[in-house]
Amino acid sequence: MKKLSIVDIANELKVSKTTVSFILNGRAKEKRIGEDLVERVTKYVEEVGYKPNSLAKSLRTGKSNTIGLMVEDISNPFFASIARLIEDRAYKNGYKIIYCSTDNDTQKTKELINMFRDRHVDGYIIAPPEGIEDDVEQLLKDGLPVVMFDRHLPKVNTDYVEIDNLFSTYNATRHLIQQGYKNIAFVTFASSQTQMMARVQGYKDALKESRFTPVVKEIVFNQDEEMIIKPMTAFFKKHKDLDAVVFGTNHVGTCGLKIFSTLGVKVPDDMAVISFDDYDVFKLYSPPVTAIAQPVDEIADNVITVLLKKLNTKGVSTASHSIILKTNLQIRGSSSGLKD
Amino acid sequence: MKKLSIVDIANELKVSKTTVSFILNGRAKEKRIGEDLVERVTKYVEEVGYKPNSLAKSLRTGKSNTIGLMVEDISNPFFASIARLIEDRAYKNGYKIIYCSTDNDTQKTKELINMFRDRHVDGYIIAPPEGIEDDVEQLLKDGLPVVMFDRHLPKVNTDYVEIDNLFSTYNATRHLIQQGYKNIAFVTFASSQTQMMARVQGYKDALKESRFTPVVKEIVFNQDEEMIIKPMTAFFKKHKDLDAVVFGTNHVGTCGLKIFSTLGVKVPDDMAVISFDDYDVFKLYSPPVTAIAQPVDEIADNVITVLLKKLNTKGVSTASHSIILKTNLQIRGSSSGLKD
DNA sequence: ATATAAAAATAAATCGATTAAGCTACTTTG
DNA sequence: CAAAGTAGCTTAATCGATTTATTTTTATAT
Repeated sequence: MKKLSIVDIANELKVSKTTVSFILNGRAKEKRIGEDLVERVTKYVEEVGYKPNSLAKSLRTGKSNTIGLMVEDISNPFFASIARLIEDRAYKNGYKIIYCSTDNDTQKTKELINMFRDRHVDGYIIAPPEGIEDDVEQLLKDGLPVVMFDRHLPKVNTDYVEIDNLFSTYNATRHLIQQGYKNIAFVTFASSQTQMMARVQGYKDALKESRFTPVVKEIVFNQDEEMIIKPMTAFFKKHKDLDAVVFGTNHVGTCGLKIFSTLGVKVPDDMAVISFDDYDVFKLYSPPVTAIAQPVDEIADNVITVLLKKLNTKGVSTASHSIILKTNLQIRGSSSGLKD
Repeated sequence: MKKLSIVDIANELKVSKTTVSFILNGRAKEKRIGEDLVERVTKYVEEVGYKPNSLAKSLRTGKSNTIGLMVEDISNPFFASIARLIEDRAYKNGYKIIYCSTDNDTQKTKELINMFRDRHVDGYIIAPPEGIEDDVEQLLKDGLPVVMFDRHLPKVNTDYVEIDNLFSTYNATRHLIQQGYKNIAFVTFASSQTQMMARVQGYKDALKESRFTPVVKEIVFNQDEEMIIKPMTAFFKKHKDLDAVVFGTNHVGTCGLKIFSTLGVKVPDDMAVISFDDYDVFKLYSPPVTAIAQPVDEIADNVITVLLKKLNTKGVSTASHSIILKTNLQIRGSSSGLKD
């Protein structure tokens, strides 16, 4: 018993496939097809469990009911959570997700965009690396909806959902200063993406306000964690005077904790720590680590809402919107209890 | 400038699209097409950056160059890592991944399988919930390659990649016993999937061997973590005599640590802990928590290798293979240094 | 009774590829 | 020199849907 096609249905019912197609696409009324026929076709289709071949459908209509999701790295808890939430809402709205990890690699991302185009995805959700401005511009020019998140491309006028990065680190750093810390470093991955620039700036602003000198260490990202640990270890060994550090991402923060553990640096007694992105590692550390929690649900929610809206108002180019969400500084004391 | 089709190429070069197609598919020699023409076409295609429409291609050939990946929950670090590794190797081999989270929900999984079929994915990678035996059977009957991992369906004869679950918990439990612990519980999510049954059994075997009585607590899974914490807290409050616990998954282990933190139970002084699945939370806990590390890379590697092999030997039904990998008990002492 | 409009259904083109089968012109061969 | 072979392309069918244009049937008005 091979797969049924619309022709099989039409033949079996002695009607034309056109009729079947109209009925199946809810255009029966519009095309004034007799109620009894509609009934008969609907029933039979239900009975034999016929499903239209979506490839053929996509080929003809140009719509694939698929959304392309490009994150930095799907194995990063932050992106994994967002992907999960987006996935759920996409499926509920009849869309499937094709995802991929860009690794912040411009060339790879360009190829992936081409791959997505090739597969005729209806919409794009991208946490963009730099250097893909032209490609995104082209997508927009071709009328394809694009929503960015976590960061955006300043030169490209498109919708994006972000958090208030600058205020987040500013606020976190001020928190440390108010607690009496005086030698506060900012450690993060080397990146000139918008979110990271803002995070560094927020830190610097806070220090400037109190007339401290900023100490920023940028680590070059590497798949191999050893290559992150090494330079960071060297940095901390060199700057013995530090009494606090703000980490720019969960990953770099986690590496930092590993290093402190190895070096026997006590957190927060020897070194106060605040990391961007909150997750179990920080919550369970003892004592738990203060973290800048991103509103993951809200981010995912906004991203998919904006995209779905664009998908449904095809052609009508609504002015692009940028949504900036607030983060939540999860202050965790030196008590061993979980505050969260 | 809209997208070029093969007809555009053919017209422009004044050849038939058949010729272009043959050349593009590397069948020029076979179809004895003149070298100069091949040259001319290749060059022009390169020049204008023509890419065949993959939907049309898939419709005609029946191949979509897509692999469907169904995990329990993409936001779980274990599955996220595996997904990431599989993704990488799939892309390298010209395959794209469509993924989804099953939530171990039978009905949802059935629908997702249908969705995948509908999209003509070439191969399936599934961490299967129970109850989808018939659906998988049908896939196999229709000649579609399926590889399972993390667990398998005993009634279905298909390839799968797993770890030695029984020995893993047996070994971990014995380790605790040898350390002198006498009241060891096993806490996990309620599940009758193969991997979980084996994990429980391994624990029981070890206890039986030493004539201890097993204490197994099965928590009903819930999206809302509160609903996991609550019954588990009740369990630990009730069993004050426990001095050690083996957790069946990373998620349940993490919840356990949160509870101990709340209750002020010191790990491992008041309660020794070993959890299945290793990740940063366990490594960074102080003192770090002993964990049963799954060979994530190997699992992903084997899964994709087996699947690619099946995809390349289409039709030739090779006997199905089961691959059982070894886990690694990461023993972490009470020293504060990272052993890992 | 006939022209006209409305209702109901269909034929055929199309989306963009692949591929079996066929055609033409030239070269071999007996 | 005619028959057979082969090199080099092309024609047309096909995959499975959607959709435009068209036809057939029935109802209504004149």
